[in-house]
Amino acid sequence: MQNSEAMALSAALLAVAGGLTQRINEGVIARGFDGVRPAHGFAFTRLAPDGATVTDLAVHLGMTKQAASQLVDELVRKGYAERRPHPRDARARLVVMTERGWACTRAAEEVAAEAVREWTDLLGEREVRTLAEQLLRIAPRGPVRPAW
Amino acid sequence: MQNSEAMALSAALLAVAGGLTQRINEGVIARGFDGVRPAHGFAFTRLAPDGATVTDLAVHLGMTKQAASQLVDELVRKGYAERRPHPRDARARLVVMTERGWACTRAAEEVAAEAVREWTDLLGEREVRTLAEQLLRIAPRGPVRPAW
DNA sequence: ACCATATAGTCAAGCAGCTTGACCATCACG
DNA sequence: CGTGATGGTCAAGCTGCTTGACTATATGGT
Repeated sequence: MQNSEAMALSAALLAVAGGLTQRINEGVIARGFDGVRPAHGFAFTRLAPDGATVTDLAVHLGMTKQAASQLVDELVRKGYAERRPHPRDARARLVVMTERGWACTRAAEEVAAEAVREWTDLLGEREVRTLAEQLLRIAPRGPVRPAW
Repeated sequence: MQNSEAMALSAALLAVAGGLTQRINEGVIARGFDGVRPAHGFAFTRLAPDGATVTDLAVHLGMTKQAASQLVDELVRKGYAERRPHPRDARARLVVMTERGWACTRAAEEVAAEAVREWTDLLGEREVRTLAEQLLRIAPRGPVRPAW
């Protein structure tokens, strides 16, 4: 395969990913969850289902724990999460989602499902399913810097 | 298709895209092009092959023209691009890539091709080709905010 | 030919989100 | 039980973006 084909694939991949990110973010905001950024969604995926510490979040999001702590401040201030004492470590705090946080993630799921449905219209359900399988197989393991 | 499947697909897509972005950036830096950011790569794709104005770049990158102008300042300072007078509009300036800029894009192509080759090892060439075709078909048209 | 408006670009100031550095409280282990 | 490691926060600074204001040139109606 030629370099130019690799670039076309890469460009398409990044365009689809960027468009999806943008669309989910806008859709969630349109459903009344204002002030959310894509990074919050990535945080939610780590917070669910059992909560996480600030350090966990920092690793997951590929940022310093100070930045993660500031992000949690923001989530708490906006009512999406809260800090609870950690059951087994008095130094740590367990960050958990509030009901509003859960509602926000459900909204994000709905918007994502809507986008995927359009892809199904274009490609067919079978193709979308294989697309998902292939992406899962080539997805890097471990914490990936979300980069948005 | 259920919402959870849509989220799995979305997460995989974003993980692959984030990993690819990170990898290309690191690979390009490792080849001696220091100080480049992913946004520069997106700028390069618009600059090639005939150059572009600052306003073109701003639309392409989904940012204000002031930000695009600052980005061009940076590219010029680092030797990747230069400003030339626009042939048909005395207000505008044509931003074109230098030889170093071209070398940098070739390096990015090599790194991307390397990543795609690994996907081919995992999925097979035929599957990667259909993956590319499917992504091209669902890629949003027009300027997409790169989001990194 | 002229003027009104639109467009290309820059300068300047401000801000959001991240970083680095320093620090305290608590844990884990010799 | 003390010593280094770990979880978290505070404070300051930086980078890349934004908004606002401005100049120079182009465009189009009269």
